[in-house]
Order: sequence, then structure tokens, then C-alpha cells
Amino acid sequence: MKLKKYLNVLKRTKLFSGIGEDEILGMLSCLQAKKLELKKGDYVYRAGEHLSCVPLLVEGRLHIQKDDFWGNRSIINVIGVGELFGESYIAPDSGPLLNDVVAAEDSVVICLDANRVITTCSNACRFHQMVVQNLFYEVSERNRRLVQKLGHMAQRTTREKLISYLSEQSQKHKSASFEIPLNRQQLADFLSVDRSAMSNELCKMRDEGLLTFNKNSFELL
Amino acid sequence: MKLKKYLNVLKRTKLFSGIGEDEILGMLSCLQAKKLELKKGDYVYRAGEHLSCVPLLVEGRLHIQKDDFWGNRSIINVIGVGELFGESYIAPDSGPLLNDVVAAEDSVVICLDANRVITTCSNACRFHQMVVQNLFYEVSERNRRLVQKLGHMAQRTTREKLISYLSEQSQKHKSASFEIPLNRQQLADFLSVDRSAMSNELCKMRDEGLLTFNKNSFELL
DNA sequence: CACCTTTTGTTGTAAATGCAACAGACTTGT
DNA sequence: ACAAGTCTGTTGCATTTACAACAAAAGGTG
Repeated sequence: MKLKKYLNVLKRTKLFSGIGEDEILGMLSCLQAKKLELKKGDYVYRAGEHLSCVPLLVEGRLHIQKDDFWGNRSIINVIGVGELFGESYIAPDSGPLLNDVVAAEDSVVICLDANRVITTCSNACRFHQMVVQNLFYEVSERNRRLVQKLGHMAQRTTREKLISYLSEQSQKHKSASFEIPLNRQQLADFLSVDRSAMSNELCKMRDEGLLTFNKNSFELL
Repeated sequence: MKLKKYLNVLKRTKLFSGIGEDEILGMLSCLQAKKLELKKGDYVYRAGEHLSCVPLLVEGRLHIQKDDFWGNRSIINVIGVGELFGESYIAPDSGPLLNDVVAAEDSVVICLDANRVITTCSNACRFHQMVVQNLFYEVSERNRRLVQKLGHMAQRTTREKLISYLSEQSQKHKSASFEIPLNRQQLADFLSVDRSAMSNELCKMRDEGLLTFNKNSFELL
């Protein structure tokens, strides 16, 4: 396998937390890991497909997004290195994917066989059970993050949405200055507002001394 | 225990799916089940608390909601009979609750000890492992529903939000006519719009022949 | 029935938003 | 260095929304 080069990433993921390098390599073959390489802009999956594997991002960045009939785009979620995505579609009656998954940069994904992940196997994988628990924790965390995003979206004005989102980012980075993984258009799609109106509001907030920014770098004051 | 009267509900829950009545009763004591009775309007939990149990609703209806500094209310989610809530807070590093949980009607909740739920015990609970898997499936489903709600919230206009929500309800009930579990104010809080503006829009849509409604009953045309 | 409370619908106005169009800054590739 | 393309900020305008205040309808209680 050519997955060894990602071992450094894998051992830091939530999924394999508490599991040693050697065991991870063993589990990768037990879970029938397959590598998927993607160029920026490639679709990893499209809405309507059925997932039979659990994908894990080991390089790059992905967007979970949806385009409606009129071409309006919503970015539901941003997936970073080490994160799973599509874990919620392992359940047998979960139906097809509701959203597209697109590579926001050149990316590498490792796919694990869905059935083998949830079915604790009888052979040597001593740590399989731990993986199942980690998986549960990861779905739980995504759950909490989705609720947090709902918190942003529930804000009525563009300004409130921005403050809500930037506050969260600041907390996440434990610093008043931080970089966000989205450009203006993407941030607008993420918060479900008009880009120009948002740009306008950002500048107003800067002029009022609430924050400063430069490209993707922000600082709250 | 006085939990026998809820056995009919419990055996239909996702959590205990595939598990017989006798086993359920056994597990309830193994999981240190405790009953919690609530009057309409009571707070089950408040944002900031730490959960040490997994609550399961067996009677009534709950709202997961949040009031901001200015008194604006957002209803994040509606919990019906048989559903878990707060499952995402079992994980050890999950921090405090972000939202309030309030009884929308007189309700009864059964609390299961969080540690005992995820730690498959050594004694007689043969079905414990199955419960862990069911738990995972249930969090997954909630996850997918949250994404669906994000889909409603991402709509730009009140009308689009209404159509998005009502379409989902129609699909869920597999019928063009159905009842929703929210009154006007609650629906507005759920979709994060102004009640009067929403009321207005609903009437316009009715006048245009898109739908009819009477109190909580809707029919799409 | 009369009274009170809750829920729902209606209207007007100020404010915020979406949209379109454009200009300047910055990138990228040749 | 140039051209083409992308990203960001700016402006004006029509539409939509939030907010407040009120009217009408429905429900509950003595």
C-alpha cells in the first residue's frame, strides 16, 4: 500500500485516536482502505449517490455543498485534514447523499469499507471496538458543530451572522486573530447571504473599529 | 420500577430496535434508568449544564431552543416521543450544553446513565452492543436531519423557507396534507423569521392557490 | 355568558437584503 | 511584461424583511 505516507495524519485523527501506528496499518487493510486523489474542483460525490464506504480526508480541503435549481450555492460544511465526512450515511436506511462533496483544493481521500467499520471483526483487530467508539464520538462532534452553524444561520442580519461566525472561529483558534478557510464568495455561500452585501457589512464593521482583516486573515478588536 | 407502562413506547424506539421487551426491562436497570416528569414550559436542561445521562422522551414533546441576549428565540429542533436528545453530549470532551431543552407539552423523560450506555458491560446484557450501534445510527439520523434543516435555513426568502419546510413535512408524512407540531410563533422561531411577516406570506401563498391551511393542518396543492 | 388569555391575521414604515453592474487589486499562465 | 481571469470592494435600486401596533378569532375559566 502507498498509505504509509499518510500515517502521520492518520494517527492524529479522531477516528484512530488511542491507536498505535502499527495497529493503524493493520486496520487499514482490514478495513479495505482505498486511496482517492482529487484535483481542485473535482466532485468527490454527488447528491443522490449511495455511500458504501467511510471517506477520510488526509490531504487538502473539501466542501459539502448544494446548488439549487437557480444556481444558488450553499456551503453546508468545510472538511479539513483528518476529518471524516459522510459518516452519517453508514446507517443501513440512510438513503442517498443530500449534498455534493467537492474538492476545494487538490485533495487525497482514504475510503474505508462501511460494513467492516461498524461490524467488529473476529480476527486480530483488537482495536476495532475502539474505532467504533471513536466513530460515535466523531459523529457526535459533527452534530454539535452543525448545531453551532444553525446558531449562525438563525441570526437575522448579515452583521450578526458574521459576528457569530467570526466569534466561533476566534474561539476555535483560541486567538483574536486567525485565518478562515473561505474566501469572500465562499463565506457568503456558507452564511447564506449576498456576497456584495456581506463585503459591504465587513467594511462597515472595520470602519467602526470592531475588527480588521486582510484577505482571509481576521482580527477581532 | 414504574417504567413498565412505557414499554410499548420503548420497544418502538430506534435505540432499542431489535431488542425484546424482557431484555429492555433488564437493560433499563443495568443502565440505571430514571424517570423525569415535566409540566409544559418546564426546562429539562439549560444551556451551560453538563450532561451525565442520555435522555429519552417517552411522552410529550420537547423543544431544543436558545434565547439570545435580546430575547430572540430560535427553536433548533423538535423532539418527539421515542427520540433521544443530547446523545451528542455523551462524548467525554463535548463540553456543556449549548441550548435549552424545554417541554412544549407535559412530558416524561427516561434518563440512562451515559457511561453505562457506551461502555459495553461484562454482565448479562447480551444486547448492549446492539444498543451502541443503534445509538450511532440515531446520532447519524439526527445529523442528516440537521443538514436538512440547514437546507431550509439557507433559503433566502420567507416563502422559500416555508416551501422547503412544508415540502419536507409532506414527504415525511407521505401525504400532501399533514399536521405540523408547531404553532405560528414556534414555526417562525424554527425558521428564524418574523412571525407576522411569515403569517403574511402564508396567506399570500394560500391566495395564490399554492396551499391551504387551518391551524396546524396544511395541504399542498 | 362575560372576561381574560392566547393565537392568528393585517397594515404601515424604517431598515436590511438581494441583485446587477462596475472598478481596482491581485493571480496566473504564457 | 502582457493578457486573461479571479477576487474584492463600491454604489444604486427594487424587493423583502423586521418591528410595532392593532384587530379579529379561538380557547379557557369562573
